[in-house]
Amino acid sequence: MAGPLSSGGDPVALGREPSRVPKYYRLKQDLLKQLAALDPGQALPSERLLAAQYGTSRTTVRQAFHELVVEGRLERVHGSGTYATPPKVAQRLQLTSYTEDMLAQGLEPSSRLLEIGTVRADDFLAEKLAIAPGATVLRVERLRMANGEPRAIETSHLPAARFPRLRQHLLRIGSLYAALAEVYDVHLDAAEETIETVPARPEEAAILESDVGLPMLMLSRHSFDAKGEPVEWVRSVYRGDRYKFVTWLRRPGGPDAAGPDAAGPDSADPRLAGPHPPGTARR
Amino acid sequence: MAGPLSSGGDPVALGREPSRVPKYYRLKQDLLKQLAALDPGQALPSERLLAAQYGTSRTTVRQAFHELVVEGRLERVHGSGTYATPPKVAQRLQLTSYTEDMLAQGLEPSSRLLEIGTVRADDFLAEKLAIAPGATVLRVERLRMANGEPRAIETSHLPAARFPRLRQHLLRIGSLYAALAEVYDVHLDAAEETIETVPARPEEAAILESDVGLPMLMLSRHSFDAKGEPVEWVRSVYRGDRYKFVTWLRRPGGPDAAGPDAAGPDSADPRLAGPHPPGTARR
DNA sequence: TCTCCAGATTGGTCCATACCACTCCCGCAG
DNA sequence: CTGCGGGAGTGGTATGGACCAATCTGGAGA
Repeated sequence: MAGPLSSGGDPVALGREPSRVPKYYRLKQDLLKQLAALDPGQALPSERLLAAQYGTSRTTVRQAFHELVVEGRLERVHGSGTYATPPKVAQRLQLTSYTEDMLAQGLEPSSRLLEIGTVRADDFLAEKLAIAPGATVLRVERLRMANGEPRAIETSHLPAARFPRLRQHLLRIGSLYAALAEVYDVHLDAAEETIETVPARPEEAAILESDVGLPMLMLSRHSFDAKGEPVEWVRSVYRGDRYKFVTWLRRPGGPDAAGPDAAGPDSADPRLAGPHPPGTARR
Repeated sequence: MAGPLSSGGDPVALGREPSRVPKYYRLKQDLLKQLAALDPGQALPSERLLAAQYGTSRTTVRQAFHELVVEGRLERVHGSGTYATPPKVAQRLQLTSYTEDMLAQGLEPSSRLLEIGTVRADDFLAEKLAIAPGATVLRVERLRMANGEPRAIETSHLPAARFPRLRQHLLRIGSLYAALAEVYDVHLDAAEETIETVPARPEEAAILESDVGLPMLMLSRHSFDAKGEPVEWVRSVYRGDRYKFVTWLRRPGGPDAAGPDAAGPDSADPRLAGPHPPGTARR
């Protein structure tokens, strides 16, 4: 087939204007168009080949690729090639256990315990957990998966003094929230969540099968029980090129809940995992 | 050592191990330590000087700088230099008008109308606004500012047929939500918000005084009125290196609202607005 | 004293090259 | 048929150089 990207031959022009738009950006736009015709998993030409085709350097191609990776449109596999990717997956923000959460979305949840142990509270953790600096904190680091795919690295911190032997109970029960409820009769009531972008650290990149420096979505959760006492502080890292967060807002003085799943005016929206971001109007 | 960063002289070693950690990453860690001693606004040595000091290439220094910029620790100014930056600012997610929102945080809100006009609905917008593809949509693009600093680019889309002459009313009243309430008696009741990272487009970068390709936080809001009918679809872009989002979650079956401002167990958290607005943080 | 321009300095883009690490696949040996 | 090696190809890191564009500075000129 005269595939748009596989055609060898003459160098492709990128528009002659000595425009203020960098060459790598024009290349990116060009690739974006051709990418629309590819199915997820299909490979693009190699960096070297594209550089030759467009009469540019590999550096420039790599810069264009980089942005497309950040956008979640491309995936680069060391030693193998560069591939089109499926659209981002929506992750709901709700105060439930990971297991419930995934099941509610029809996914098969699983976890892998990466590390569990105690650390001493620094000033930040001490303030978040309402304990003294230097006090013992239980630290649980888990890899969260859905349908076998790594989804996030979740690191929970809880005050050790308040939850004696939590480590054992957690290992026995499996679910942290279940352990808190069953053993200590502590139920999470509210949480403050913070969302920001951070570049992937080397360990995170390795575990999440991403690359160092790529933008991640970091979600920090500060949870409280019914009495308003802090229970945990959690740091979760999601691949920014694969996931997006979704939450419901209600009018401040609103009549009542209308929870996330309840009567969402658009509840059966297939777009939660839907097509790529719409520009705004035309495409 | 004397001046951590300004000391000229011998090349600095970055640890000899032929470790698997890239050189630019070790350089970044090194810079991060020294950065801790700098106040926001203070300059770092030039790329060329650092390259010489560390016995590396400018490319490597730039790669380390890039990640620090993504992390919000550095700011690069073309022709001038590279500077330490203040911490990220928290932006609350709540279903109120921008003006109310900023005032509640003790900031002085302002807006600049970038563009206003109509477009035809593509499939995506048609579905979001529950209109036919091709129908007319009012598109309002505004630059949101706080204390004179650009904060976000907000692009709202509303069905033109449902809100006749909204353009004029908006220009007269100023606030979109106020216009909806006063003129059409439409009050936003709930919204679904989606948060993801996207690389900055050239126009966005220029307006937000950032750089092309840097990770932005994109917030899409799909708003509904009390009857559950869609009212608007909004796309907002924030600088990912400057802002983070904060929201409250309640237990699904929870007793009741306990709105964000209400009984926040930790309401006086100074981190919410970062150290910047000194005396402004009270309400 | 003030204004303006020219040069020095800084970051932004782009190139050509080199080598490494990883993957894939083909062919050979068992 | 299976297992394994090795080569070819791919992306990842790093170098050094060149030129452009924005900024800053200091001196000449008004």
